[in-house]
Amino acid sequence: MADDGERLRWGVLQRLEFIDFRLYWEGRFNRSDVAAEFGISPQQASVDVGQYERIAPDNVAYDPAAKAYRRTAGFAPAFLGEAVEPHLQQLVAIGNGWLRAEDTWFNDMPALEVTTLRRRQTDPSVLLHVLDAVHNRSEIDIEYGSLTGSVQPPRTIAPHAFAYSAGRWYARSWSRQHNDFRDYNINRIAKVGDSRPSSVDPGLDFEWIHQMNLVILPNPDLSAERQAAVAWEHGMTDGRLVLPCRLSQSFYLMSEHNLDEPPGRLDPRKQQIVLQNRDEVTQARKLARQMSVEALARAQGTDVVQ
Amino acid sequence: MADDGERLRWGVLQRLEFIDFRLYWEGRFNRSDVAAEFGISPQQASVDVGQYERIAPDNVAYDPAAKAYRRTAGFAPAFLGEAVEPHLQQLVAIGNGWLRAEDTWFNDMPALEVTTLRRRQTDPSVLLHVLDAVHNRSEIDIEYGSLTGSVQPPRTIAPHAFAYSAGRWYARSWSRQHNDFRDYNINRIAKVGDSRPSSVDPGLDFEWIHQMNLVILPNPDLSAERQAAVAWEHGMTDGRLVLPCRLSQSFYLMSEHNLDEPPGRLDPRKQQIVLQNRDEVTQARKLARQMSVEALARAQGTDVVQ
DNA sequence: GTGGACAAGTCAAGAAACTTGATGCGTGTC
DNA sequence: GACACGCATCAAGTTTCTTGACTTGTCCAC
Repeated sequence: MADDGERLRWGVLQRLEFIDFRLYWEGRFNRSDVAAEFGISPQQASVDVGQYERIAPDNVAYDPAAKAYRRTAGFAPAFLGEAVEPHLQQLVAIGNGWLRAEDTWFNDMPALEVTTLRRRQTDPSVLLHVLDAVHNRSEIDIEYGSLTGSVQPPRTIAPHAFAYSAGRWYARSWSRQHNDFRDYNINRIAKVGDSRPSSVDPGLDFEWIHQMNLVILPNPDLSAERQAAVAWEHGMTDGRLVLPCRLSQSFYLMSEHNLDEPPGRLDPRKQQIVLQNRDEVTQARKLARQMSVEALARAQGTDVVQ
Repeated sequence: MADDGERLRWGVLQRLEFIDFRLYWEGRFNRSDVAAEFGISPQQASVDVGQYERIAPDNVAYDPAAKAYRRTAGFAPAFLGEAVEPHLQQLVAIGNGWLRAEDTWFNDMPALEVTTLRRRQTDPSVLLHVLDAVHNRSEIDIEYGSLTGSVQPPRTIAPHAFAYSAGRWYARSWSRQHNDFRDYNINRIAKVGDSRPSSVDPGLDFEWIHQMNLVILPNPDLSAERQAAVAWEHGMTDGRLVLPCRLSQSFYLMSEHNLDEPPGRLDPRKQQIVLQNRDEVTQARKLARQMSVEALARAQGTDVVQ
C-alpha cells in the first residue's frame, strides 16, 4: 500500500502496475499473465510478484484452489494512483473500435456495453500536417468538407491551436479566403496540400484569446431534488458553476447542452442546466469576432491579400 | 517503416514507440528525453535511437543545429499503428483533469483547449465494489443519490453489467426495492455496504439482453449539403446508419441526440439526425420492460421478496 | 576568431537483470 | 493414485544496461 523505499526500474514498475491493474479490475491474475504480457520468463514474473507482495502485503494472496493470485479484502491500489478515469476511457475507446482490447491490460472484461454514435476516425496523416502547421506557424492548402462530391474551391488556412468540443476536434485557424479566424473540423479535412510560412498574427484571434466566465445553474424549472442532483453531478458550489471558457469555444458548449435555447421552450429534462449570463456571452463573442475582423483588415492594409 | 525482422524486448519496444510518438506529435526529441522517460543511461538511449534508425531509416535525422532528432518528410509511424484516437483521448483526459500530463508521453503540447463540463470523478472504491458484485454475482447495499442531504432509504442492487452512455457510466442492476432491472449511475453511488450472493437471474433482464437496430437518418429538414455532411460524419451508407443497440441503452442514445423529440419541433440544427423507427423502438422497450417485470414476479412466486 | 557549454557517438569493463534448466510442493482431475 | 497444472526456489549462464573516459560538431558569449 505504502511507498517503496528503493528506486525501481521503469520496466519493473510497469509490471507491478500491471499486477495492481489486474487485481483492481479483475480481482485476480496468474504468474503466466505477467510473463506473457511483458515477454519475460515465469521465474522473473515470480520475482516481480514477490516484490509486489513485499511492497503491498495486504493486497494479494495466492489461492491454490483457484490456481491464481487473488485480491484480498484489504486491497488498496499501490501503483495505479487514484485515477480510474483513464481506464474507463480505454473501455470507451475499445467500445468505439478505436483501440483493440489486446493493446490494453484488460483481459476478462466485465459485461459491458458502450453506446455511442461512432464517429469517423481521424486521419493520422491529416492530423500530422496540421500539427506541423501549428508548430511551424505555416499556412496550408486543404480540401475541406467536399461531401456531396461537388468540387469545392481550394482553401488555405493557418491553424494556430487545437480545440475539443462536443466530441469533435477543431483546428482554430485563420482563413485566407475569408480573412478571419474560424474553426475547422479536423475530421472534415480530406487532404492537406502545400504549405508556406504564415504572416498572420494569431494574437489577433480575440474570440480565441479572450475568456469569459460562464455562470451555469441547474434549470430552475426542475424539481428541487433534481436540481440538487444536477448541481452535485457537475460539482457546483453554492448551486452554481463558474466555468472559464474561450469565447470561440462557448458556442459549442452552449450548443451541446442546449444553453443557447431561451429557458422554458424545451422540456426541462432536455435542458438540465441553464446559462445565467447567456446574452452577455453571446454579445461578447460577437464583439470579439468583429474586433478581430477589423484588426485583421487593418493589419493587412499594406500587404493586401486577394 | 516496415516491420522488424527480429523480436524485440517489451521494454525496447516501448522506447521505440516513444520515439515514434514524439516524432509524430512534436516532430522532435532528444536522446535525453528517452533516457529521462525510461530511467536509462544516455548511452543506452543512443543504442535505442540507433535501432530505431535502422528499422525506420526514412523517419528521422539528427539536426545538429537544433541539437535534436527531427522528423523527416518521409515519416510514417513504425510502431504507433494507425490509431491516433487513443492519444487524442489522452489529451481530452488531461484537459478534464483526469490525467496528469506528466503521466503521458506528451511534453511540448500544441496550443490546445478542451472544453467540456467537467463531471465528478468516479470513486475508485465504489467502482471496485460494483466490479466485484458483477464478477461474483452478488447483491450489495448502497447509498444512492442522497443529494439534498435528506436521508435516503437504503437500497439493495444486484449489478450484472456496465454501460456507458452519453458520458455517464451505469451499473445495470436488479433492484430489490422495486424488483425490476434499472440503471444506476455509478457516480451517484455514494457508498457501498454489505454484500451477499444474489439469486436473481440476469437473463431475465430482457430490456438489456434484447437488441434492436436503430435506423438513423440525417434530418430531412436540413439542406442537402448539410445532410451529406452529417451522413459522412457518422459514416452512413446509403444515407442511413443501422446501429444495433440494447433496448435499455436506446433510451440514453435517443435522449442524447434528441432522437426522442418528434421531428419538426426542434431547430433542425439541434436535431441533425432522426430515428426512423422511433415508435417501434420505444414500444419494444416498454414491452421488454413489462415482460421482464412479469418474469421476475413469476420467478419469485416461491421465494418471496418483500 | 576562440573557449566553453551542450548534445551526441563510441569503446571497454563491470554490474544488474533476465533466462535456462532442474527440483519440489500443493491442488484438482481422470 | 497417477497425472497435469501452476507456482517457488536454486544455480549457472547470457544479455542488457551502466559507469567512466574520450571525441565530434554546433552555437553563443567574450
